[in-house]
Amino acid sequence: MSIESDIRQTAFSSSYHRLIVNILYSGNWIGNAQMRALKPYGITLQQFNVLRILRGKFPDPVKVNEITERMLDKMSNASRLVDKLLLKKLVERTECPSDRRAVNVVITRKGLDLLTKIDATQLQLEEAMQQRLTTEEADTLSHLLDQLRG
Amino acid sequence: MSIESDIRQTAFSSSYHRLIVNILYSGNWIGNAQMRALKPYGITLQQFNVLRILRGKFPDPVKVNEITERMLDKMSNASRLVDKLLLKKLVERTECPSDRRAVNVVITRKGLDLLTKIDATQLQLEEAMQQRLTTEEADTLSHLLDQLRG
DNA sequence: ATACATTAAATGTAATTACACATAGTGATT
DNA sequence: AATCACTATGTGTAATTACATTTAATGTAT
Repeated sequence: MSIESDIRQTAFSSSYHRLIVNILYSGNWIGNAQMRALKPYGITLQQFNVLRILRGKFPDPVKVNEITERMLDKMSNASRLVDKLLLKKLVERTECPSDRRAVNVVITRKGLDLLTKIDATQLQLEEAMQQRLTTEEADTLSHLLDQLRG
Repeated sequence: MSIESDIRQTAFSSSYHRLIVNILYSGNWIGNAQMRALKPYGITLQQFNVLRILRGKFPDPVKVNEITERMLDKMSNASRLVDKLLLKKLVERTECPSDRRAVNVVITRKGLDLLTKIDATQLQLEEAMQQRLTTEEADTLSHLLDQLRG
């Protein structure tokens, strides 16, 4: 399906205009698919994103600051996201000894186990993508997006 | 900048995984850029989206239902977005004579004028994109995104 | 006509987000 | 050590969003 038929727009003023709309639409499309996949596990996409950042560093801790910088959605409030994950016992928060302003966050065993379960559904999404794009096309797409952001 | 350095991820498990993250990140990136550009005009990205749909049909009315179907973010509540636009006198809402459940929405002259002003900033964004991607690359990118969504 | 499923829009609400601001710790300068 | 700029995190709040539910109108079958 072209972006034109997806949003029933007959024409765009330029290739760049179509691209802006297409990236926004595709971002929402993937985000919604992810949210639906995560819903049964009781976490939001942003929380999932934080957990994956923490897993990438496990067993080292990650400061809230660093989480913010690495979030896909920079506007998310990492401090409050960590609160939510703490309530679910998916992370632990400890004061950083070398800098008492900072807070160290570590994913718990429970958090790691949850991610392991979710990994399977993520693979399903990737397999669905494989039906539509070759690895080369996926790489081209990623590369063009990188180039666009400059 | 590659997506790896943007979010400081050293490696992805597959090209498809990198692509998922890249599309989400790029969607937020464009969305944030748009939001910043719209802020001086006092409307949100979703409201802007509704106004453009209405302009595309002007002077014909568009039903709330059709707005919902054409929104980039399907989760937005078109009914409440129209409320907000109504308060700013950017749209008019009238009962549909042929189906009294439905509501016809039309963009006002004030709404059209606002969009005209915003068009200039949109062109700036497109010009910035031209520095980074050729028209052919933009078209390839759009086409690959269409292909991915299937 | 009545009943019933379906559709369009609006609304209630809890959660989330955007953004400004507050708090507290650090490091450098005097 | 007192001051000041800066940094890291947390909080207040208004607006927005997600999602379920409600209200009202339509079409259809009996």
